[in-house]
Amino acid sequence: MIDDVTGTLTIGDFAKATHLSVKTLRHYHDLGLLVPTQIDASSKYRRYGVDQIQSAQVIRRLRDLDMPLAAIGAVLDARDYTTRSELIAAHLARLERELVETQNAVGSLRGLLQGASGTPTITHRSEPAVQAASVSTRVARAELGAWFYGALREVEATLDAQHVLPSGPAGTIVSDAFFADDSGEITLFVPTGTRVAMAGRVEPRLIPSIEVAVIVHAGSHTGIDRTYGALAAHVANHAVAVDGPIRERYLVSGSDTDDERRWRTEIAWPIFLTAAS
Amino acid sequence: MIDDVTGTLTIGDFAKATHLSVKTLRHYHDLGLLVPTQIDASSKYRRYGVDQIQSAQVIRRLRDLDMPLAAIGAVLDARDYTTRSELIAAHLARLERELVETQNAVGSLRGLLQGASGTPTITHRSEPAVQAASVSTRVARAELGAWFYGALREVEATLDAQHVLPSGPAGTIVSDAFFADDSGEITLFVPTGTRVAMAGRVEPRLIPSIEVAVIVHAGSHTGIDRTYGALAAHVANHAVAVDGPIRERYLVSGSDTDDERRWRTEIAWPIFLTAAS
DNA sequence: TTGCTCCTCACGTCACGTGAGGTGGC
DNA sequence: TTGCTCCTCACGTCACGTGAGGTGGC
Repeated sequence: MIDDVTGTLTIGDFAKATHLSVKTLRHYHDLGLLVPTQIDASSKYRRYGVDQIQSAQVIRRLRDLDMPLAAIGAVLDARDYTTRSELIAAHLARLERELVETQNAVGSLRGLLQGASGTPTITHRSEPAVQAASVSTRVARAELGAWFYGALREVEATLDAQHVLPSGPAGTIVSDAFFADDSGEITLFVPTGTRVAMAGRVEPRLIPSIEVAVIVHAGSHTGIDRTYGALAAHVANHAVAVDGPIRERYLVSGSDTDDERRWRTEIAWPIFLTAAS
Repeated sequence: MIDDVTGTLTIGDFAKATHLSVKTLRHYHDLGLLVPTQIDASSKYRRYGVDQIQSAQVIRRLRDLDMPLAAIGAVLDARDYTTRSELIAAHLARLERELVETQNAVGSLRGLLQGASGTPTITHRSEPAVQAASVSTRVARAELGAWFYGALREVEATLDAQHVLPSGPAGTIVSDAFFADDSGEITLFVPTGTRVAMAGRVEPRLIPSIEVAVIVHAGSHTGIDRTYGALAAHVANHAVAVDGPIRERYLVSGSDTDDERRWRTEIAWPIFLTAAS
């Protein structure tokens, strides 16, 4: 019942007013996200103020946009208008990125169902050792994109400052743990003729020689697992696999063009080179 | 390691080939979604066939599209091509509906943050009893839209068959339980001058008289909670609330126009009419 | 032989939903 | 007084992730 004197609502009426279920309201109370203005000492009955309807509506909107409750708490706690707007804008930007990925996934699914788009060429070769400027960290798959461009820019700035020119496209060395656990060490490197000096996260590193089976993936990284699959199948059937981390090399990437369809990524899987190959 | 004789991969290599984590692959095995072709009797080591890479990729794509694992299982188990395509198309249609709702939520959030769009007019009045054709069921909030149009079409078809004309716009009577639990009894009714005969789910029903505070909500139902909030606040401050279910009446709805901005929904909250009102 | 890879429990996470069993308010 | 509304646990759901503690394979 609505109490006409205090202007407060029972949890049931507040549920009607906000379209949040009673269970959900109790949950938000437990978390301290939306605390009723009044709680009866003996009966523990909750009473919500009319002025709390607005907060409840903001929570509902943000939940409709899949914002986590912790983030919503931050939005509500933010004193100033600017901080609030920034938090919400950041979330909307994230939603837009997810939308692009969803659209890519739909396209890629369509491709998968319509059958293979011709087996891409796989070659075997020996990679020589090379000096490089590198950044190496443990990275989770979810943060891979942000990490990659951050690290790449840092390496490029370091080379610039030391007046060193890259001697080839950037690449990464991806630990097995990254694939096994969706989180593991990744080394980003940019080949250089000479040995660079350390600066920030950037260190000089000799990328060791290795024998590999290589394939080139065309387009956005959303569909790159298909190319990995083709390479793995080839190695299982036509080569002697050996232990060692996968390498990628970014022949054409976001540094070169915003048109993802033009991207070219080389994937190298360690093998034991034989005469047959 | 990849076994060149049998063409099978260890779980670690299969993870590399498919970009699914080892934990995820074990989870899919537990559920029977993706069972390794071979399991060592003593060591329990899993071995995946090269031909399983494709299935894994389909699973990954569908998970990227947030399809539940049970639904993915149904897609994989479907023998014929047509059934598969239908299941996937149905999921894509659901994604599109969610996208529309997300866009609506963004717009509605923007409105909330920019402040109230003027308090809509709230009036008090007495509703007379009326004969109606009705459908009444327990409905969950998630299936409300589908249920509403299904029930409305059934009532309209019944009136058509009995040569009865509606005497006013359709409405619903929404139990308190629906708001409290996001699931409860809802009665859809179309007022008729005369008493109709029963047919299918449709039954005749006398909608009782009631005294209410009413407000009209303009636009899509995504933002209707804001209008509910305004009405609840008004009742708390300016009226004597009484127990009884909320009613909605669809003055302009999806039956009239596809342009959601033109929709008009009347919401009636039970009160005790006084001289002051 | 060493160090990695693999194994199986058991429990945690997130945002609630689902009862069970009991009490308060009109 | 009756029947609804409200209360608090405790556990379930979904799709995994996170250790712990132990074994197998090159």
